[in-house]
Amino acid sequence: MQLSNTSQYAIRTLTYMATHKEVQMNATQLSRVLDIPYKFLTKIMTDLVKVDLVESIRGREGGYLLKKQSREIALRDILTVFHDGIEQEQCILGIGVCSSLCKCALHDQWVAPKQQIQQMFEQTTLADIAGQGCKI
Amino acid sequence: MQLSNTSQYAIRTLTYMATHKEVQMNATQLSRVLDIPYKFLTKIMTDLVKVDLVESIRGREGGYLLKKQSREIALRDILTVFHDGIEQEQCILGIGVCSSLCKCALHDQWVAPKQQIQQMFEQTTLADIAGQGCKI
DNA sequence: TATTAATTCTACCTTTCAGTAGTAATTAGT
DNA sequence: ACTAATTACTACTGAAAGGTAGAATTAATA
Repeated sequence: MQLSNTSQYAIRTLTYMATHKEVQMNATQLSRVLDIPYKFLTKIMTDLVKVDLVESIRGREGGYLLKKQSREIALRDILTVFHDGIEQEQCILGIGVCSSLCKCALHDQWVAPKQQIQQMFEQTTLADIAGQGCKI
Repeated sequence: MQLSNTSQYAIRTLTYMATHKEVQMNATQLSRVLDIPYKFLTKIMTDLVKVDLVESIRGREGGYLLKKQSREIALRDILTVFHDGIEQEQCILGIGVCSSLCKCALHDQWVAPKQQIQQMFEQTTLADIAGQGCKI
């Protein structure tokens, strides 16, 4: 019941980039500052480039840039790239899908917490969390 | 961001047993009714026996029984057996632990949803969900 | 006591996630 | 044109989760 390593790395990286919008970062710098394995980071960044959340500049003096305003990027946008987060109809007990017609035993208790998590991931943008906290 | 298969199976099995307290079930029956691989189910049940949530009766005419009243078994009790659920201080971004002294960028947004999930898993017992829903 | 139906134990296989290695492609600067 | 610095691609390795196989153990019943 937690985010995958990949999602955590992605959120941390984009958040860090959002707090330093002006400067263009490259993979080596990000890897060092955030203590994320270099090769793993570049793999993740490539995925983020493909879905147009990040722009990559190849070659010498290259690096990465956010492709949208940080307030335009919600955490949910990042999580869906890696099939993480919580899907609307996904049953918490893993029995197919839960709808109002047919639900699992735990469905009613799960509705409220699920809603709150989903809302949090949808409403929270990089702008909201950039620069917050004392850990990177 | 979801429960492990093991946790899901465990909750479903114990919930089913709670709704049929009178009768003693064996692994073959549970496996068929709940559509859980037999060998996997028995492995899970053995773990639940070890932590005293379930009583096993070995040999012919054997099977499994809940060892406590269903209202005495919270979902949290089951999840902790398989190291699932949400730990109190575990950082959602995976950067060590989050405390009031030093927290991650997402900490503040995460507090409320986390609290609600934890409460749900602590307060919901097998008695609450036994017989609910239309899926087993 | 022998049989049979059940749980338990040990070991293995398979799939997915996490992480690594090497090379190709791209581009700025000289 | 060449070099150095950078991202992208392909393929591999290691660890954990999910799942399977077979034999050992237990106990009721005939």
